[in-house]
Amino acid sequence: MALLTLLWFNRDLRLADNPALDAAVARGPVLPFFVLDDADAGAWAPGGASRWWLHGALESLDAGLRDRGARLVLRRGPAGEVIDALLAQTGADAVYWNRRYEPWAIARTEKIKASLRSRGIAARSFNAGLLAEPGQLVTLKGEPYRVFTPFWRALQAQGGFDAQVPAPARIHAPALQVASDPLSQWQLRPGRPDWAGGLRAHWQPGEAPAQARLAAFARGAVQDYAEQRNLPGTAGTSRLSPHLHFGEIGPRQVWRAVHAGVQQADPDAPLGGGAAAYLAEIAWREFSWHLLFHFPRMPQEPLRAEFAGFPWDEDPAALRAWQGGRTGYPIVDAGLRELWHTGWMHNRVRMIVASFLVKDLLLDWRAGAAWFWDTLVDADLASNSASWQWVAGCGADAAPYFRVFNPALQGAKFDPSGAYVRRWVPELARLPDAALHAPWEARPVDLAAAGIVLGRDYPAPLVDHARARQRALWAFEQIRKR
DNA sequence: TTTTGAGTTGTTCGA
DNA sequence: GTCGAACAACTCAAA
Repeated sequence: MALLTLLWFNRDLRLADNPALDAAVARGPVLPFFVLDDADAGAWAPGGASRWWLHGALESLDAGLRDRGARLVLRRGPAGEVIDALLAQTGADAVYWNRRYEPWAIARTEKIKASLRSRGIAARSFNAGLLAEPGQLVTLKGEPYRVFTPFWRALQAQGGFDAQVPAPARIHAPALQVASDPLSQWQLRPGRPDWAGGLRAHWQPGEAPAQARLAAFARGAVQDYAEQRNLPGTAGTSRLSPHLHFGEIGPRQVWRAVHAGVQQADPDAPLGGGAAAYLAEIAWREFSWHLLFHFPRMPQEPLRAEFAGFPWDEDPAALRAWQGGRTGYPIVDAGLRELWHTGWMHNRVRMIVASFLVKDLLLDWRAGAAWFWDTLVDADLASNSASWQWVAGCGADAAPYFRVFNPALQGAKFDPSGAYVRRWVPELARLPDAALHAPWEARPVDLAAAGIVLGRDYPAPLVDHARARQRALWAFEQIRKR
């Protein structure tokens, strides 16, 4: 019997730097497949924006496979059942895949692996998605790191992230007709109403666009990343997050490109401030996965137990105002509207809107995380959960409780020209810079000249920040006293 | 075992 | 207007 390897595109939707694909191709004929596995993922099935991206990622992956003589088989259902059906239909004797690390995914693949091996099927998994896999980096006492900086030092000390396999030039496909769902049947993209216009205008899913974006960033903006990354009105960040989330590009490729890009002049020169700051962000992604692995309840429960009984407010109207970008705080509203329109939000603004939800509105961080989960094209279980907990003060290495972002101050500091707010909150566009980030303090003459009546054309502030800050400090102090 | 140094991203107040 | 201190201890990691 001819050897045939089923290649499960479990997450890393790319052809280059894909060790499972490389090993499968080296072995002989390969049948690549993808499983839409909502039942396996349960509450953490991808949200609306992620599904939109997934459609494009799969289209692009299939096109790349066809260029190399194969095609992507699409199946829906629990992954274990899909794999069993494919084995029965093809007589394959091996299943290869790259690992993923959501708690539900780990539990699932443990079962699948055991089941395959008990039947004499070769089951092999590989690391494609992380520089260092969870469990690889531990403290001298053998415990998981809970503080970022020591984790980052250990990660750098490990090194060796340059080794990558290239995309296979050709894939030997089996001479079999294997049924595949039509992608359109999965309805990953919205019908009516079509809310994805902004996503289409801002993003191009796929491996080639991801590579292009990385190459441009590593040659250019990364140099000034340390300063420019904080300005949401400029293009100072990499915007690689959705590509990384879907594995259209991997962190090892990012690592190598950033090192190569900044070392052209002098290969021995240390990394510049921009490159170092950027790779630290890549390391935060690693740290988040590391935390999720060791603390699998992280998406549902605060890491710091004393927060379990925190008296979060219940205020559906306030939550809706926040979601819709109608809080009356321009930088907050701009961020949430950018998110709704493009499926993405600038990182600096993510912190501002998160601080506003958790500290100004005293709403549960899980409500914010759920909204991000549904609306972000880069929604990532580890980063999303870890970052929301960090802002809320209940996570590992968390923000001190007294750190409460002042939206007007943050706006003036990081969007001084108002370019970001004017773009996403156009009803305020004609206000002078000095009044833009705090319209409730604007002179009546400026409001009149801009044609704005607060409460009619733009909301009055949902809460008074100074008072809300006092309330948050008091509430968080109660936790601390316990 | 004990000690020591350090810890992503901020704001406000008063001199 | 600028600048440093206060905010509050606590936990983590490593020597």
